[in-house]
Amino acid sequence: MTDTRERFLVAASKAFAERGFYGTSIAAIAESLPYTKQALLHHFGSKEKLYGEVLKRISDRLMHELEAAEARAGDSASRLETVFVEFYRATIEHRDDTLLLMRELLDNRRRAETSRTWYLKPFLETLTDMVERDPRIRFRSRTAAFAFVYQLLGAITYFAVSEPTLARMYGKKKFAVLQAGYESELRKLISSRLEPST
Amino acid sequence: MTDTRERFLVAASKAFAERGFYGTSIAAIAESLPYTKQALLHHFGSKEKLYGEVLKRISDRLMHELEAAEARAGDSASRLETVFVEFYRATIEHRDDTLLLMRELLDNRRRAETSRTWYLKPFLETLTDMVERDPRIRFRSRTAAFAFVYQLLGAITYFAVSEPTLARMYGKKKFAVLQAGYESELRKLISSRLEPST
DNA sequence: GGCCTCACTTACCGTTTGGTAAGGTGATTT
DNA sequence: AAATCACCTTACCAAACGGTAAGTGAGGCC
Repeated sequence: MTDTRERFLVAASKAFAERGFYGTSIAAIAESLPYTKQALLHHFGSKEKLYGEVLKRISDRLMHELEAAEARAGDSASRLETVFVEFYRATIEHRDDTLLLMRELLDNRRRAETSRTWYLKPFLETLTDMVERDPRIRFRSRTAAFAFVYQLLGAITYFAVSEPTLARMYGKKKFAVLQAGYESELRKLISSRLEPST
Repeated sequence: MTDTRERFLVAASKAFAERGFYGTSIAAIAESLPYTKQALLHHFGSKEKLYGEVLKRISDRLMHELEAAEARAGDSASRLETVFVEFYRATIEHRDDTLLLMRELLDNRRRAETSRTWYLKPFLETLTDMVERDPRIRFRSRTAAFAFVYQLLGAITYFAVSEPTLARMYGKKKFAVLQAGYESELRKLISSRLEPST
């Protein structure tokens, strides 16, 4: 059955997200399921390969969801707001994946000989295209539009990743309020940039 | 001499930033200097304590620079833009520290029994105060102002941390252009939110 | 029944890890 | 002159690491 493989991937995702690549031992992953470390090695060959598969799963989901969000947003006036807010929701919903991708961003200066980094590229390009096509503003260059995209991704991802810290810092209740309001604040950030006053 | 201690702290900062806590061995740190691992243990007692001191150094610098930036910004109209842009510059200049703090953000759900997280709190509060005091806009709540602060920190930090990835993805030249323009795009993001059109 | 493949286990291995114990050396104190 | 101290070394260790080797047992296939 590929069921076992699947369970390994889920467990590995969580473990890598929580403790990072080096902080996670394959034995620990296996023992979170009723298997031995060698069962894991049997399915994936090595720790690196397992990690690669975990990463691939995430980037596949990401692209899939972006396409879906783009389709859902249609041609409405607040198309961009919709897409980014949906991305925000997905980011919160799959917080573990977000953590892992952030870690990958930090680690890949070392471990990324390969093209693993590139999973983000089509994602970024698609979003930049959308920003450039928005009728409310004309960015002075594609680079500027790209910068805007990156600012939004940063605002989204950084916040999502800060959850445990902020929740501890301000208490769960206050954090819940903050998180509830963050979505609309995000919408405002986008629309006020796209409809400049001057 | 405390000179050796200092050298250890600098080397440890860099190593932890590049490879993370688990990815870095104290032996590797020591061997990047003409010392043995036990010299390091002599000065710091344990790996955890060394890590703690590294973190403390960074948060001290951060607070110090925020105070300085606040003083320099004075009461000018674009006070906020100035402070955040200065923070952005410091973030880029000390990219290693930024990487390390981001890692800490990811790790601390596990390792943060202590109050290590709190170094950020006065920093965030001070910035939120400044946002609330800006005459150009009246946020509907302190939470909303705080969200805005966090959006900007995210936009800044995430971009800074993405440097190696983006540089590889688009080439050094294109990235240099992007980075050069990012500062003014940041300024626009801030001012357009503070001077809303509707 | 013989055979092969798949999923998984036990046994083992070399290396690296953080940390301890003990000692040496040169400068400072008493 | 003896003792103390800070600073650093060599020697060592148990535990954990990723990975290899060699199986075991069940199911399908001819």
